[in-house]
Parts: sequence; structure tokens; C-alpha cells
Amino acid sequence: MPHTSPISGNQSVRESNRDLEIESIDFFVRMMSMLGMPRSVGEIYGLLYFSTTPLPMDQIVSRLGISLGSASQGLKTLRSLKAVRTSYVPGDRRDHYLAETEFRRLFANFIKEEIMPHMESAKERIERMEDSLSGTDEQTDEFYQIRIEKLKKLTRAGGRLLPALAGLLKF
Amino acid sequence: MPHTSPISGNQSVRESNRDLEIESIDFFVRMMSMLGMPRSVGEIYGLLYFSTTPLPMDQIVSRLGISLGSASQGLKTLRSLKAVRTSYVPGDRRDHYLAETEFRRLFANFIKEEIMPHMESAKERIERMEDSLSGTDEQTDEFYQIRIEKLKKLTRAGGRLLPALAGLLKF
DNA sequence: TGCTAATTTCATTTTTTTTTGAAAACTTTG
DNA sequence: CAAAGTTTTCAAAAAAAAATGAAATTAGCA
Repeated sequence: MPHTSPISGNQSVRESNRDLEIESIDFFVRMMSMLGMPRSVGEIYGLLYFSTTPLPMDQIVSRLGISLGSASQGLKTLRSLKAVRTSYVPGDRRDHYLAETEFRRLFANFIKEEIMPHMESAKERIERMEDSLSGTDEQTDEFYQIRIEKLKKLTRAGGRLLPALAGLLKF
Repeated sequence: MPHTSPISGNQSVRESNRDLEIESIDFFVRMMSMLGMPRSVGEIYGLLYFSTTPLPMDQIVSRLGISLGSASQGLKTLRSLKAVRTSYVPGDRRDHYLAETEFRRLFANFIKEEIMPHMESAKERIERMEDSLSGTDEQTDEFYQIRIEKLKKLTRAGGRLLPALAGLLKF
């Protein structure tokens, strides 16, 4: 007899792949947390990634043992990152969620949505630095100017490289 | 008369560039927090980045208004990232800290120290996934196999691309 | 349209992370 | 080698982030 999982689904084949599911959740929880995403977001994505069928929110809640609120919030985040999408299931009025598995696109989206806005505000901050150069002391100002120039190069490089990054991923 | 800063140093030229210092701290606090570093680490680096002279820890403490503990801990982190180094100042037994400003190297180091170890453990986790493929159902197993393959490609791409990234930065 | 299921929102609670500060541990030097 | 200065460590406090759960809202259906 196959082992019985503490959190029960309803199909036995799917049941037997609980180990895989757990590894997947573990994998994505860590991955996502590297990207600064909360645990619950990783859990949800990890669950959906190895799900053979789209799952409604209440299934996600019961399988992961998280709250409705977390699930809703987490799915909202994942939707905004285009990491999940809903699929219509006839005869069921619940939304069913599906993992988007094209990492290249996911990655590109993440950079656009989560990183680039920061780069923009960084540029503004550098401009403000130049404005606040006092001009009192020749020597010191040159030092500051060099430092500012480095920051400019950094943001410029980042602004170009990051969006191009996804393209380099040869999946 | 130049404005008086709430936290006072001892040279008037340096004083007048308090604005720049504040923008710098702000800049790096945000930058570092994107990389998951605590506020204090960003503050310290931001302060040192625009300092014309190496600063001892107690100066860092008083200028930033943080605790000794935070400063010590933060400098330890920055040292381990090779983002600061100490410089000898004759006739002073305190360590004096200096910001390392070659972002290319800093970046390379960050990836090596903070990212790559995770990639390694990710690979192990994927291996465990393959082991836990049940083999019960032909169809389902193929689905899982495809998903696992995608993860492999992802980690492979990451493992190659990330270390190469720093090299691409044309500062 | 009214009823019910599904989902979202958000104030509160819980958990995690960061900071503090004081004691311990070093280090230099007189 | 002792005394003073410097730095580290770490338990406790504070702050920040995430999760909960119940009320409010929205959407589907009869």
C-alpha cells in the first residue's frame, strides 16, 4: 500500500507523487525567497508547477495548509508577475490556476516589474547628487564627481544589462 | 554661514557636503535592500562611499546614529563581501574603513558568495526529484519529466550566466 | 433579482529580521 | 603585565514582514 499523505487529495496517482510536490515546493520557496518573495508565494507556485491539472484556490489552501488570505494575496502577486494564469473549467465557477512555466518570460517580467522601477529612481537620486555638489573645494569636488560618475555607469550598465538578461537565457 | 548639521563632524568642507552624503546613504540603503541586505549595511556603505578619508567605527556610529553592535555587524558583512577594507592610519589604533568602489568586482563577489551556493543546493534538490518519480503512470511521469527538465535548464543557465554577468558589466 | 459561493481586503496576530546595548574578549602600549 | 581603548558577541527589545481570519465585496446562477 502506498504511503498515506497527511494532507489528502482525491486521486491516488497524484497522491503517490507527494514527494515530488514537496521537493518542488521546497525548491520554489527558496528560489522565490532569493528574489525577495514571501514563503507563501513560493509554496503556491511550487504546488502549481507540478500539478497536472489547474487548481482552484480552496485546493491550494487545503493542500498547503495556508490561509485563504495568504492564498489570495499570493495568487495576486503571482498573477501580477504573470507566473500563473487562470484557466476556465466548465461547470465550475471557481477560478482554476495554472503555473506559467516559461522561465525566460517570467524572468523578463520580474526584471521589468520589480527591478527597473528602482533603477529609474536611482537615476533621479544621482541627479540630485550632482545638484548638491557644493563647489567649495576644487579637490574634494573632483573626488565626489568621480564617485558620482561611477554610480552613473553602474545604473547605466544595469539599465541595459538587466532587460537584456532574459534574452541571454538559453533555455 | 553654512548650515549646521545635526550630527557634527569636525571639518567644515566635509560638513557642507552633508546633502551628498545623505543622498548617497539613501541610494545605497535602497540598492542593498534590493539585494536583501539590512538597512544598516547600506547606510555604512553609503557613508563610506562618499567619504574622502577612511573612517573608524566610532565615527560611523556617531555619524549614522546607529549602535556599536549594528556597525560591527554591518562592517563584518561588508568585509565578507569585500565591499570595504581597512586601511592603516599611523598613530591611531582603531581600524579605519574604506569603501571598495569597483562595482564589477563587488558584484562578482556577491554572486559567488550569496547566489551560487543556492544554485548548488538547487541542483541537489532536482536530483532528488528525479529519484522520487514513481513510475506508476506513463503519461503523468512524462509530464513530470518535462517539468524537471525545465528546472535543470534553469539552474544550468543560471549557473553559467550569473558568474559571467560581472564580466559583461562594462563600467 | 435575490441567494450563495468565491474572492478580496484589511485590522490583528504571529513570525522573522534587525537593532540595541552591555558584557566579554581582544589588543595595544605605557 | 595591567590599564585603557577597541571590537565582537549575543540575549533581549524593537521593528518589519508575513500570515491569519472574519467581514466586505464581487460574481455566478436559479
